[in-house]
Amino acid sequence: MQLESFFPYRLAVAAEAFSRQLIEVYGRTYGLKREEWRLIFLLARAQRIDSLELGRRTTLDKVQVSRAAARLEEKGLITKTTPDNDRRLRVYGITAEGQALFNEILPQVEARASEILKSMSAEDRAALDQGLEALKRAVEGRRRSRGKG
Amino acid sequence: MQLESFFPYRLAVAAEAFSRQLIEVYGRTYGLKREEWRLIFLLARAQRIDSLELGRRTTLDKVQVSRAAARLEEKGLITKTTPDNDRRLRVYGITAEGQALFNEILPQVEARASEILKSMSAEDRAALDQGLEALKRAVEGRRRSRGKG
DNA sequence: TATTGTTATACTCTATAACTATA
DNA sequence: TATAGTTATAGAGTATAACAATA
Repeated sequence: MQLESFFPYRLAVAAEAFSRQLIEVYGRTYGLKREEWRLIFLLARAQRIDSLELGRRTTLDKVQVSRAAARLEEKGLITKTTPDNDRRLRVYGITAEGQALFNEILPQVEARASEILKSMSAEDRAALDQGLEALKRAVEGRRRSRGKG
Repeated sequence: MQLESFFPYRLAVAAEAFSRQLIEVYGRTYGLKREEWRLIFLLARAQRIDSLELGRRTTLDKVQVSRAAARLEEKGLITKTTPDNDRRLRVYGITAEGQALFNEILPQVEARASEILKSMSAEDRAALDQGLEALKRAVEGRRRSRGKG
């Protein structure tokens, strides 16, 4: 077996290369880290999300959520409040500024992603989508033993 | 658009989760880092590879190759010599110990990978393979502007 | 006592530059 | 002057534990 043909290796290399293309857009151009981008991404649609839901809807643990949110709040892109019904939690919202930034960035990120995906045939894109969805389920199945903190 | 349905996000999450499964095998059990594993993987087949070829056949830059090789040599898993025809280069070889370790690890890594892939239908696996190959070409195409050091 | 968020710490990884040896 | 490997340094990312607040 060749390393280059070893499936997990190919997957990791392609995913990392793809990721870099996008980080270059929202990171180099707008100074956002990957975790911050993910939070903004979720908040831009939902408007308000509590801390538990944020953890569930990303692969971020509570430490990462806490830190990314702190940075975003500092930048004035999101708001953070403590709900009265359970004061251990936090409820995050997006500011007008945050929403505006997201509206500006998203098309650029999508454009960069499209640039790559469009250079594939429609058939290959469909295959990738189908395969990836199946892989997601397969990996999730194998993951049940581990916790996430 | 939902973050969870955003293709690059799904790709990154699945690839990372898959990677972790394998690192757990060669890392937690045998104390190898990802770069070390890649070098061993290549050397186990080729027996001898020079430093330039190692860089070309992985995504590792010269710093990563140099450090991973230094650690592997320290562990007695590979050898390092300086060829007389160009003394700027290095030629790496694998020791009997390194080969034995690889022979022991590879089936376990493959087993773990299979465990995940086998839980997918043959059709989904084929789709994933096809899609990933196409994505690799697409990402490589977009990458020509950047250098790798 | 358990859960949640925050802070602290150490460890790994990555990127970059400086340095040495060789061509 | 250019190329290659090594070493050094800083920055980003990740993992873990300790801590404080709340349930």
